[in-house]
Amino acid sequence: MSLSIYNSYSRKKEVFASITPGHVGMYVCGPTVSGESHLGHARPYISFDVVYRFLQAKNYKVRYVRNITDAGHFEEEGREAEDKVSTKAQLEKLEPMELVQKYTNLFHWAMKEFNCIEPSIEPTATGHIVEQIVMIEDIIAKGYAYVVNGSVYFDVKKYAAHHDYGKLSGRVIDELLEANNRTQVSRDLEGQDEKRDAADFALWKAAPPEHIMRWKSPWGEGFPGWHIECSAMATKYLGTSFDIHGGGMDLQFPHHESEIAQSTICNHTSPVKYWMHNNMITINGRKMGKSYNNVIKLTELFSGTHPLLSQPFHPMTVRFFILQSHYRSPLDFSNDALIASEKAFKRLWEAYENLKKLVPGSNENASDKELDEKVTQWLHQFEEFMDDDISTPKVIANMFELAPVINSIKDGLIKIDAIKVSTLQLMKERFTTFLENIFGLKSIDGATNEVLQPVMELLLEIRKEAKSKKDFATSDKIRNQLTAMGIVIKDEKDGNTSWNIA
RNA sequence: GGUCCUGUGGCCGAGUGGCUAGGCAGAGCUCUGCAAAAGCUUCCACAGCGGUUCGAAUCCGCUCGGGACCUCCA
Repeated sequence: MSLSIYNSYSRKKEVFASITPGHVGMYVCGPTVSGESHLGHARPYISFDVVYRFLQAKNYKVRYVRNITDAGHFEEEGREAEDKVSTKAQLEKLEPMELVQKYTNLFHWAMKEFNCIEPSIEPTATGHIVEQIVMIEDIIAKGYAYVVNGSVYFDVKKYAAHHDYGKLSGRVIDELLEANNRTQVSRDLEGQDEKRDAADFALWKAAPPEHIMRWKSPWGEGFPGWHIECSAMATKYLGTSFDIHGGGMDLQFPHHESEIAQSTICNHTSPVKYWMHNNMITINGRKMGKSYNNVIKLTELFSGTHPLLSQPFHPMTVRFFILQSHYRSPLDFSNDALIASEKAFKRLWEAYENLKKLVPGSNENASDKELDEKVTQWLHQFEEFMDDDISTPKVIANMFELAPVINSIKDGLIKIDAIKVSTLQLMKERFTTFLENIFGLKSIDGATNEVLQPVMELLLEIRKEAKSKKDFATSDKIRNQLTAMGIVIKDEKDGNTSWNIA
């Protein structure tokens, strides 16, 4: 009954024990709001939403911090970063905060669509410039950073002499330092020649005149480096050492490695007890990412307006699709895979709806002991599987084992008293807890329309009358026309007819 | 080039050395006025070659293939 999670830092599954009993501090790297979120972004936020929900289900009080990266080098997609001294009127100029607002709103919208619970705190980088500057000053004071031309760099070589820089990402420090000597350094990153060593990373960057986001600092006008915000905000809200830090695998290096270095110098302690990293979503076997130019934006996914998509996909379908694989495995996207997930999810959800309507029998003794035991075992495994490094696909597999049992009871193929009353109750409770509360899934169809409901009842009543008079022309007309409108009706075994919006 | 991960049936995906993953698709059957749905049954696997073992998809080695990171990146 105890949770084990795979710790990227030790590369082992470890039994989870929170630093403060009963409480968990969790930090997850949030989005950079300089562009629209795509399918790849959905994975960490859904995966860690499930972790968050599961920890809460295990009665932990969780403080979940997920940042918004809204500082840095900004330009609008398809539009060059504009010169601040351009002659354009104020309102025509690119206003960074306007962009940030737009994409933050879009991100929040997507998270809501995915039914992700909002984090406890969602700090922004721009709102914590002061904290970052203070932290950088501290690192300088401790001798692990140096200032060059208004920029500040972290001294990796000095740090690595006494700490294991590279451990998290499995990097060999000597090679990183040697990268210095590589001739094919084609990175024309500004300031590269200012560094003492190529492995050093920026804590603060001096802003060139055309840079539109800039703040005053002890070193001149500039903006924070790429890694300091997470260290500063995590420390502020979760303390110098906290339980879980999550994010995509692609952030392990250099981002998380650098976070460890910064925080370790400032706080004299390693910041994170358990590092959790989700794997990538691939498309045709390749990571979905801006640089590969193969992204499917969430807006395109939900609306079906991408060349690779044959139809729109409901956010719950996408969420289910992601939960069907383990968070540490790569997940290959395709239109067909999503269609399969959609069908699977609909079938599972319908079984769940059927389950909720089952009326318990009166027998406390199971007439089919073997079945009762199997059902009980499948149900108990829900938690066991989740305890084993959040194995959502295994839980889902068990749910699919149970679906035929539920449907058979509903259709009378299995008698209700084949299983104990208590087993049925457990089944209802477990399904609601895991499907709704922990997996965060909800119904996909919008058949709860209050106006439509009585209209449908009327239509189905007319059809029923026609059928009873063997007037199949009328009954089929109703069914076919409704199907054409996207409403599917099914004649149930008990003589009733159910319907839903496809 | 360096570090690491990975290769499961038509597709997607679990797999802790021995016992059914699961889903989608396919085939057959049951139910049904006909459908749909549901239920039952069924076909199709472990990249290749060696090795360890009583026994390997699972451990080791090699070969081939794929990917991630080394640069902003979930």
